[in-house]
Amino acid sequence: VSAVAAGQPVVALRIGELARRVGTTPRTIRYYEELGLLGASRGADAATPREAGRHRLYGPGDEERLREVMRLKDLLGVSLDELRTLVEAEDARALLRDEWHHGEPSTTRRRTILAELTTHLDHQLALLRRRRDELTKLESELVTKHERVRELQRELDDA
Amino acid sequence: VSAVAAGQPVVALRIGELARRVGTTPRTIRYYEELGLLGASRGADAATPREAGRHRLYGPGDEERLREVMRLKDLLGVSLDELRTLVEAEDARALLRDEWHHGEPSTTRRRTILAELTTHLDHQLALLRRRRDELTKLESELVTKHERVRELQRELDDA
DNA sequence: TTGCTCCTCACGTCACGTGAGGTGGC
DNA sequence: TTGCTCCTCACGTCACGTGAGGTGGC
Repeated sequence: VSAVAAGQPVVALRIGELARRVGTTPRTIRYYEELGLLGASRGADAATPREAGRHRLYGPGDEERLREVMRLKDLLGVSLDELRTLVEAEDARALLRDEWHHGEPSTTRRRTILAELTTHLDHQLALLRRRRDELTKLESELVTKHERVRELQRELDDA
Repeated sequence: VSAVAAGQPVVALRIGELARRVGTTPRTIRYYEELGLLGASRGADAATPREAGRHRLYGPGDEERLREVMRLKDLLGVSLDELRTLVEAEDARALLRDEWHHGEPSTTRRRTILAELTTHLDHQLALLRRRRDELTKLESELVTKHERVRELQRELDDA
């Protein structure tokens, strides 16, 4: 298994630079890693796991993963424990995608894979839509108030 | 000042019942009160502040306030300190409304009040819209994925 | 009076923030 | 070699959760 095959840190970021790019802190990244929310970080070799005490290195895939985790946490407002459930489902989805493309699944197996993907996506969408509806409702309340103020301003201008 | 004029606990809720109705816990309500996010709770008299150690009582206004605070915290994902800033602005807005309706503000003063209301509402709306846009973007990404899965399902059905 | 809920400490937990003291090198 | 960033403890903080022990009464 070469470093290229393992693939990750072709452009390698250190933890401070990664944190700056995604808008968080090294402490948070280390904490998420400790909880297993991100894959284990790589070491200097880039193909083998990091030895304790050595610098962590991150590739584009790690950055994308971290952004996704932070976005879900921020937008859905879930605990890190719930977040782990979500990203585990994401990982399962990625495995299914992999089997679809690189395996030779039977037609029956293909149907099963698609059904599972659909279930997962429906679940995520339901969570998102509920939140979006709540936000939209609050927003329309504010817009109504805003319009009332505008109306009063016009009345003053007319007098 | 009669209990009716002070107005609050006409239908008086105790903390457990209030918590159940709005979907939180007594501990959280006490904590918010301690931070000054809610007005000080009333006592048995309902017109005078609660004496230490006595039961808290809450009226419909308290319930509405608590719901609003929880909604802002949940949807905007802000800290309780930022939340305090937001609700203080809300309170200032309520005072301006009161002056508008029950005072005798001059036309110049009326214009100033409206301008301040507009500034506040614009600020809230900007926060909300950014969040809603992020949610909508994530949602459309999921919808795209969902459609791709549907497409693959149709291909399987046709074969 | 008996339960049930309430009260006030006060310690525990989650998700990090913030140094202390030391090592490493994209 | 000198800085700068990184490392690992480890304690602090925010926003509550969770008993302990006791009092109150929509």
